[in-house]
Amino acid sequence: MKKTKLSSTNQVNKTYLEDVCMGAYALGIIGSRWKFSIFFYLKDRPMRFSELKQSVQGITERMLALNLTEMERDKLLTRTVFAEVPVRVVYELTPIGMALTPVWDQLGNWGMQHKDIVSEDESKSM
Amino acid sequence: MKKTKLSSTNQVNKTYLEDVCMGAYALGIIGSRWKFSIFFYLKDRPMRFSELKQSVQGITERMLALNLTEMERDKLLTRTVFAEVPVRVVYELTPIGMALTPVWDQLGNWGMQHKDIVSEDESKSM
DNA sequence: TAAGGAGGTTACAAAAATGTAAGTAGTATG
DNA sequence: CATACTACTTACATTTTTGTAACCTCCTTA
Repeated sequence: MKKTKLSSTNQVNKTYLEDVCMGAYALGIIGSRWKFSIFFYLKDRPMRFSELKQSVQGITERMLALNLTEMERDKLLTRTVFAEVPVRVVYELTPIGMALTPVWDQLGNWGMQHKDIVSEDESKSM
Repeated sequence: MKKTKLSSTNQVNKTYLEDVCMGAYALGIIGSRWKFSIFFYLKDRPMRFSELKQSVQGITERMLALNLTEMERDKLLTRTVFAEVPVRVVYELTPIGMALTPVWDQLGNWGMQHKDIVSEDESKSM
């Protein structure tokens, strides 16, 4: 799927870190640009490709397809094809994908705290 | 600090997502390669540059300095210079930096669950 | 004067992630 | 046969991240 150069120092470092450190491993799976947004919509209900395309503001078909493929490979979601005409493809979170909910929540809470602190500091220094 | 092209679609998308979505915002701050490792060592005690360099397997001076600068800018840690000879520079997590501990923990736990599921599936299919 | 340690910085190169635009496959309907 | 629809895929360009290696500064001690 990917054309990664396995021998690059970059890749060796990445693999090593993800091997010794579960946090790095998790980030390797969920850390890319659009995955949070895709997850955000799918957690409420299964959705088809075109629905996601419309929901996830600014995403291109290429990035959506790419991320969905990776998420399927990583077992965050399942892909079901309904042989209708035109074809209907539905994406749905798996249990381990759903299990991300509290993780995302906590990450978001920390983000909010952080944003508050940073903006307080900024207003003080004015 | 960064030479980002603010007008690039890439940057516009990133900014937009981090604006509407606290999870993406948090990932923008903690999501890069070495930050987890740096955090991992600093959470136990303040450390100096050379100690971190030795502890964080495989990191180069450049990447260490770069990440520490970003983490200081983002208020995850403080940098204290002791005017000794040779100079001693100590990095220490801030409260909001420390507040990442449960976030990393949960992320790591999810990672472990995920790894288990994936390796189960692999052994089944053999 | 030279060498050495701590803590970097700089210019450059390689690799990876993201974006753009056009094309594809299968099936139906006019 | 042409068009339309969904769900992609492909070739290519741009942007960003990460790595390599050499250099720098401030002191101090030999």
